[in-house]
Amino acid sequence: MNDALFTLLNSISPMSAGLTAHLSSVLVSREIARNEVLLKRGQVCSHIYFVERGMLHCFYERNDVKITAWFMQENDVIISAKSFFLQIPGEESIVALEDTVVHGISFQELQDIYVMFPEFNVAGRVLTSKYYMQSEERLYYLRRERARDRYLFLLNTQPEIVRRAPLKHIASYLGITMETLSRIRSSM
Amino acid sequence: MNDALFTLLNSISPMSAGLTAHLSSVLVSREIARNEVLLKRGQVCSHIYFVERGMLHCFYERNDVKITAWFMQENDVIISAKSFFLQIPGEESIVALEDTVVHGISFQELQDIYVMFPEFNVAGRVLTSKYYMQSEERLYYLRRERARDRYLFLLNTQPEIVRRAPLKHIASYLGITMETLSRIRSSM
DNA sequence: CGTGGAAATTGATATAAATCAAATTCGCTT
DNA sequence: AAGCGAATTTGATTTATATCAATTTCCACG
Repeated sequence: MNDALFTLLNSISPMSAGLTAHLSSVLVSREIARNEVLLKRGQVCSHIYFVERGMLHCFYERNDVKITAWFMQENDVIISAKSFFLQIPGEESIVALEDTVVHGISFQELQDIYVMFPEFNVAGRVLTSKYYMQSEERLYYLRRERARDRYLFLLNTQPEIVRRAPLKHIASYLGITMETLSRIRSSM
Repeated sequence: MNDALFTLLNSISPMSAGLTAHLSSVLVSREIARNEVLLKRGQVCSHIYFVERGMLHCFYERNDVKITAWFMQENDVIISAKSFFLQIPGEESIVALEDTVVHGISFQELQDIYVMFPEFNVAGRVLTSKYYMQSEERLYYLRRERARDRYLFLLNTQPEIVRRAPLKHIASYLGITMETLSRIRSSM
């Protein structure tokens, strides 16, 4: 039932039977209904989750406007980065955009695994670098491109997001207003 | 002479004598004069460097305009992320903005260290997460703030950059034109 | 030192996108 | 299936910032 997660982890660095068994024993599955909150602003992001099915977004607020920081879907590993790594309260909230199933472990359990199974640091390092690269890529086009080109880039690189997420969240993710995105769409 | 680097690494995860000795033996120091190129667009970022002294910036081009992706200075570990992690040619160049001294090792040497000294994966993981958080933070204010507020944020969080880097590079880093940044400055 | 080219400033104008304001469509819930 | 609130679209206007165009200032180098 956690096949996808174990497939992912084994593809990064094959896991010993002991590590596999231990990880299985501490993983907790959780169903999150559409619009349900997984992490609320002001809380510490205490868990790291693997998305089995569904989609979520992470956002923060300016004035009363929600700005989406990312969308994550099947096969993604999700955290509110700063809050999780530093175990401090964060500005970000995480909410499911569809009915979602995740498997998670706590920060402390993860640290324990890093100590008990040092080879697991490889997976931690590789997955962190994956999301780091994604983050840099987003910066790249936010600084560089016009609204229309940012949308086209998203359409090319992550068509799933465009298909599944509401327009207003896509707009804030691209750093533009929903009116502008609506006009971009109708002009295509 | 590599004190700062070893201090940093030991603060993340104390290093064994064997690891310390091995790392010392493979580290290569390099002086880079102001305006000298450390990595050129189209090349594979083959090395990871620790900055002992000086400052560099990483940039890419659109049309003929250079866009700064980051500034790095003393105590930073630098790579062109995607090019280094995937060992593929990248769009980014890295150039010294001051006379600079770095200590570096190759991608392959780093992989060897991860295998020979698994505990070094901890340092890799922690440093990657550090720069990942920085990248997310940059995204945060690029999406959310106006030109003036982005500049103020930079001034608050990384005053060294503002003091040491040329205005035109700071402007592109903030995703604005140098004329706009110049006007923001004169209005303060 | 003095000078030539790069960097920064300043001004005038253009424009992409934001904002404000309805109107319309969509999609739940009963 | 109807109705209601949320999401999206459309329109009019404003605004922040880009762009184009000269100066002026700053340094690096002879």
